[in-house]
Amino acid sequence: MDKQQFQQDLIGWFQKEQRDLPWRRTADPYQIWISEVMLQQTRVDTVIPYYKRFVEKFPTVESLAQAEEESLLKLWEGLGYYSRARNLQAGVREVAEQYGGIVPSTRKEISSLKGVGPYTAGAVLSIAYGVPEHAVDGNVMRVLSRILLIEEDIAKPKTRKVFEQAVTELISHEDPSSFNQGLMELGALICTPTSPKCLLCPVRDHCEAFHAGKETELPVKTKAKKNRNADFAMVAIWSGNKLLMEQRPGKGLLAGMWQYPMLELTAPLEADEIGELYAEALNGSLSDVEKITAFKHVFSHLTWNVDGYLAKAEEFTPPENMKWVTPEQLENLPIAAPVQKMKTALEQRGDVAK
DNA sequence: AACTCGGGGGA
DNA sequence: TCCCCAGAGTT
Repeated sequence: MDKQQFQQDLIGWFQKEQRDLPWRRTADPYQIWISEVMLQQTRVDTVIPYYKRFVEKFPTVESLAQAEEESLLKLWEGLGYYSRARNLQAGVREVAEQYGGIVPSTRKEISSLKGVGPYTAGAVLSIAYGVPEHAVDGNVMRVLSRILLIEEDIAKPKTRKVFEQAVTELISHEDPSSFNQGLMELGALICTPTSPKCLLCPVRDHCEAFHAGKETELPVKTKAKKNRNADFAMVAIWSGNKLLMEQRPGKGLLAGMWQYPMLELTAPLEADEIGELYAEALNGSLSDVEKITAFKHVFSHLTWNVDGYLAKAEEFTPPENMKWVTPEQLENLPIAAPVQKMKTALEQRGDVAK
């Protein structure tokens, strides 16, 4: 491996072929940090609109530090992994209070911020500050497993260290940003998981896997185990022009997000039985219970099978984690994708109010 | 080291 | 279907 030549080929290609992405138009470490958090386990095309809205509404450390959690989650709605948003704000508040609003530029300091792990630390340091630090994500492991013919299982946690060491040895000290981004851009555009475009690859000559004809056998990755199932009833309960909404607990799946009141079902039930079940849980009675939809929502580790119902009630004092809202107020509550599916079913049915 | 945590796009 | 995505926190 001619390290010098590899760096030059990679960086030269990146500077010529890189995509025009919103976060590549800023040098602000705060905004680059935002992009890196959003990009965790999330595709570029998905992130773009979220990133634009986010930096428009919260352009500075101060603005995000002062934001209400509900408006923060509303901006994050649909992007998933909602703890990222809360951790980001916690980290930003630390920067505001402990670092005078300046994102720190050493690995030790930036890694101490909430939500900033080994990858994000290296990404912000190299891209925003030009520090030659490794930033190893899934792309980098795939690309380097091929280039260096590394056959260790990339699903194992400790394997990441092997790649961090490799990057530390290979990284350009003249342009760490282009080097790290070049590896990731190569993974996204050329050195893809299936059918890599080796004939278009700018570093093909340096690639041991291509040389050995093993590019499709790498990386080695053991399979993830499959997920569980759970059944739920979700009921839109109207009282006059108000809907009953429930906030999920502050920890765990979809923490803090809002939903139509849900109950986990241990056995399949009829519509009239749903009414009794909720009456017990809510300490208020339902009428006109009607099933309006059924759908499945797949999370990475779990699948929800949801039956959606419509019902009426006399307004009653709800439990602590619930409140009555008008349709207008509902628009300001952060809801996750499965709840959005129910909301869409309601709207398409035409039962907007009453 | 294993598990949790979202959602969507592409093969 | 299954994979995988610019991963991090918790246990």
